Amino acid sequence: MSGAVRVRFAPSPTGHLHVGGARTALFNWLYARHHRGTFILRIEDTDRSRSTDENITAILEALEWLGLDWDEGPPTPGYRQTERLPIYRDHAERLRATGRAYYCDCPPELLERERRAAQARKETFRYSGRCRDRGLDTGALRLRIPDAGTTVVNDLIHGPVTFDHGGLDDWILVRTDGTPTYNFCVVVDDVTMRITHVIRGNDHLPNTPKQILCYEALGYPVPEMAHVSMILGPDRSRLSKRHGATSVQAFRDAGIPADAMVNYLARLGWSHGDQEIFTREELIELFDIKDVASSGAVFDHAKLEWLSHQHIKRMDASRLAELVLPFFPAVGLEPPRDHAYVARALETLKERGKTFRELLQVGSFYFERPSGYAPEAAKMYFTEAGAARLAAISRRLETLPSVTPEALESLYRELGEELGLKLVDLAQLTRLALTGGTASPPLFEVLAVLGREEALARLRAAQAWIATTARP
RNA sequence: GACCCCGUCGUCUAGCCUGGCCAAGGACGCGACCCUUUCAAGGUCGAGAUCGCGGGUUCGAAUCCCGCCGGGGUCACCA
Repeated sequence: MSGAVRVRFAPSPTGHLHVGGARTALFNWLYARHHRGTFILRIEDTDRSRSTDENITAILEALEWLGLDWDEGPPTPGYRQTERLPIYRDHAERLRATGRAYYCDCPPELLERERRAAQARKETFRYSGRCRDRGLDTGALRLRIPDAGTTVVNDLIHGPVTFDHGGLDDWILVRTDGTPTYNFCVVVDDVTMRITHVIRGNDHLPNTPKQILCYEALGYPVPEMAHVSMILGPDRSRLSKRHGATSVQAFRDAGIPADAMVNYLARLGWSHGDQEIFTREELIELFDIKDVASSGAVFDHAKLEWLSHQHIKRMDASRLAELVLPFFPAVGLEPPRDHAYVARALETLKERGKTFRELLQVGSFYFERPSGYAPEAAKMYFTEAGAARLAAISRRLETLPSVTPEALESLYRELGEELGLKLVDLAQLTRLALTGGTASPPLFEVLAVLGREEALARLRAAQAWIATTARP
């Protein structure tokens, strides 16, 4: 198929996967999936000093967690720039042979002086071209750029962007030591991997005319270009660590569902009418790069958490239990063995926690007995009268035929009537005994989930606590 | 500094191409009320944008044109 879409995400492994990078990866992935094309992952590791295998692993893990699976890329060899050096060499040689590139041996000090001079004249630095026609056969290899004219980037998001050649210089393709530069590698890689659409960060837009000229020098067609805007911090500068957590991993560890993260990242800059909540399938179905906004977007934690909550609420309890399981140790709880129990507990917790972590924090009492009681509430409810009421509740609970929320509610309503008490008083009293606090999911559901035995044990423990602590 | 991008409620955005349906719609957040065994969730209502500013074109401009201002990004033998 000649029209098949081929896109790529090309992170440089100099750190963890940043949310901005994740969004770029997502847009590429969505575009590929929407068009039934190919999503390629390529590692730009030519900066050996800052690239590490640990970072590569972390990036791959983050992409896997987000569910952005790639059709081509690691661990298959050939998708790391350091493995592709001969390819760059061949292309460099072709450009040199055709005269589109030439060697330059200008010493760095000289260039530095010229750069400063240009700045003093308030101009963009542009290499003088001194070595253009010296016919050197060593040094740094530079691309010959036409003196006059313009190059226009036909961006899918920004529309046509015109650059004057006067502002472009004969940039370096290959360094004196023989290593290729990033801009050259990108072009050669995109060409040889037959990339049809380059979707990348806005920060690359100024490099694009140089690259287009390189494509042309090589005699290759220029792929479609789409420059996605940057993700901003609250101060509207590019989002960075100084704005707080920015690595995808941090959001995973905070207990944000991957689907919610994907939903949020997609909505940051892209929209489809008034819809806010999207499943992965809907995103694939509806996404189009043309609908991506051209302006920068501030990262909003509150909205991410809201979306996280929305996704959690819609999640099947059993699936939710699976995803929550790894978070037990993180909140200091023993991971339970009974999956069905966790699912039942979670079903009552869904509305009350925005992240997996919060779910467990809010519902920790399901997994451990209260280690104490909220002091203010204990003062109010854990009185001698309270103890008597707990005893009465216990007696009835012991003989309740089936511990269902409905049966429990009748039990409480009847008892309340007999004792001349409002439901809320008995409920709060019990809640305190069962959970140690005054806020929880609906009491009768909590009771039903905990089960008769566990509930009775906690009611007994509360009575004992009152006996030893409360004053007459 | 030069070049490039961007500029609608605090934030994400719809609308802009194909002027009038926009005295600008939705969402997050915020406030109030309702519901209610607590906490949430949910529902209803509300505050919140003279569409960066100034000119122009037009019967009519958020939408078209020009100028300006503000913010950001890029300017390496880094990626």
